[in-house]
Amino acid sequence: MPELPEVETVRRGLEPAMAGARFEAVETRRPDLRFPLPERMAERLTGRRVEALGRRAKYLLADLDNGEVLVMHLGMSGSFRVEERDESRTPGAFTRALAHDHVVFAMSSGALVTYNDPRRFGFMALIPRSELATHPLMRHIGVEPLGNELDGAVLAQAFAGRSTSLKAALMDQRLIAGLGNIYVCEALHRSGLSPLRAAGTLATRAGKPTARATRLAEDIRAVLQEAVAAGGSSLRDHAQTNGELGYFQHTFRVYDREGEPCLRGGCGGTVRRITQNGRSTFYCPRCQR
DNA sequence: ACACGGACCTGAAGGC
DNA sequence: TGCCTTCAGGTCCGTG
Repeated sequence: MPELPEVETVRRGLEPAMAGARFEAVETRRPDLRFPLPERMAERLTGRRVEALGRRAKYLLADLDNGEVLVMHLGMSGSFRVEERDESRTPGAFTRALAHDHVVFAMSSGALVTYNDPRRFGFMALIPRSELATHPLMRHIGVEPLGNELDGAVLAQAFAGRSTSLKAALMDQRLIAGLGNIYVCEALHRSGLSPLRAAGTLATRAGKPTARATRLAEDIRAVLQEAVAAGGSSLRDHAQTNGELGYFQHTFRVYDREGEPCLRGGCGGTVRRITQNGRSTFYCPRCQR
């Protein structure tokens, strides 16, 4: 499920269940996801209080009252669901677990929070807060695209001197945090930029970011904000913690629309699918240059 | 620097 | 009905 809008949707769904609440019981139903779960994770979490639930790039960050952070990544197929606890459904006596339910948190808020991940590309880690910024997982993460930091100048700087494609540059988490295959395709279409164009062509000119870079920064922010407002995109999985589908997928202009007409007014082009860096790229060759 | 293939996993969908 | 291939929202690693 997870690009920035989906992860942010999950964060908002988990916040009332987890922020300010304690882990009363934790069940790990297998020892590993993509990586082994943290040593004695259940023990170490039990009794801890979540001070805040944050997000950085595609990582969920539960700040704990002992100075550690529970870092959670959803991989390709991870999801959380939040249910009301009842006596028959506490961890350790979880009689109605679904396939691929791997970790269960029983919170003092009365919520039962279950992590489900069929492909197990997700992972969890416990890291001291003081080491988070320099931890290998976080150290090289680029600018957050929501908020005010991302603008044409930042983009132009990030792209300077890069011969790699715009698609690859935008997918690179070291430059901009949280974009993935869908939203890169969508942002580039909004900006009328070819995913094949060299990133360096948007770099600073004469000390100022190009108009294209400024436009792209605005379109990235817009598409992400709209997607968050829609509760993310739901393709094969549920994005939201209450089981409801996000609906931004109905707004895709190019993603997964190979062979269909370009939705830019007056363009008349046809959406193409190509492969870049091993991933499908959808774009309109007519209006994206 | 960068492209590419492969790795990690499961499941859905399509072709035959 | 099956069996096979391909593809999927992510990231990491090795090899050119």
